[in-house]
Amino acid sequence: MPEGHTIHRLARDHTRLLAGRPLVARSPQGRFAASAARLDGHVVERFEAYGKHLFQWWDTGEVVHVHLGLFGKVRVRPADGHGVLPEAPPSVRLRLATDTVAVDLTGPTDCSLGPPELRDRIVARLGPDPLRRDADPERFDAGVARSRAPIGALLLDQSVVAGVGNVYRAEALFVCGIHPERPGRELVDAERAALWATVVSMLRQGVKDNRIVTVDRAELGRPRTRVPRREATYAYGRDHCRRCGAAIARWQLANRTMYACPGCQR
DNA sequence: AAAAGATGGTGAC
DNA sequence: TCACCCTCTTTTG
Repeated sequence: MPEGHTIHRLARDHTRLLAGRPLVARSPQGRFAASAARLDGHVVERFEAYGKHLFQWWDTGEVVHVHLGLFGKVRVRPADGHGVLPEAPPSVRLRLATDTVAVDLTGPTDCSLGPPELRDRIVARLGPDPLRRDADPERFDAGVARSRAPIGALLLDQSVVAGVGNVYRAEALFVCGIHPERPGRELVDAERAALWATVVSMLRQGVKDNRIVTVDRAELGRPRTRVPRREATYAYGRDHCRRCGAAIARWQLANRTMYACPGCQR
């Protein structure tokens, strides 16, 4: 689930479901229990997404930082017909609840409470987030143009661009026709510009769909039918290129599995 | 039943 | 570069 689009979608959904009213805060799993007790009964004034990081601005003046990592998930559990919320499974690190809905967080890499400076320290390490209005594409441009690291590694580097993960890196490079092993500094201006524009539009689409679909709408069979995961990408997770049918190459790049089409990406 | 893997990241060397 | 953390699902035997 979690690349940047997931986090922005969570911020939006949580604002609607939870913001501005007193919340019940619990940590059945236990690791956030002391903090949850402090926050119980308080109000989240604002949910903020930055790259893959989610921040809750509480009325206590403190901030909760949530990072889903690879395994983290958020589940929304509405109350039943009698207004009773389902019991939280024991693995739930943090439950925030109103009278009508519970939002359960499991498996996050990080869930911690701290001062606003905590948020600033984290954001200071991040490159521009294509989903934020305040994103500066020139920072991305500079980060890529200066580096001899492969572009496939740079797209995963959160200090170069914040919010792109393994699926979007493969798909953005595919759409732009760029081979993942090319050093960043060898890309030409037009290629860097195309990459930025591509991640912006892919991530935006991801927020809308609440899932990753990188294949052009026009190439999807019937737009209303649900696209199976395997058909939602050009190269990622596939055996054969969705566009030309060639065997997809798959190897480790920056500790993750890279997928690329040898024909479509020179 | 066990193992492998997954859309992520850190810290130690 | 590697070990490791977090949880759950899918694949393998």
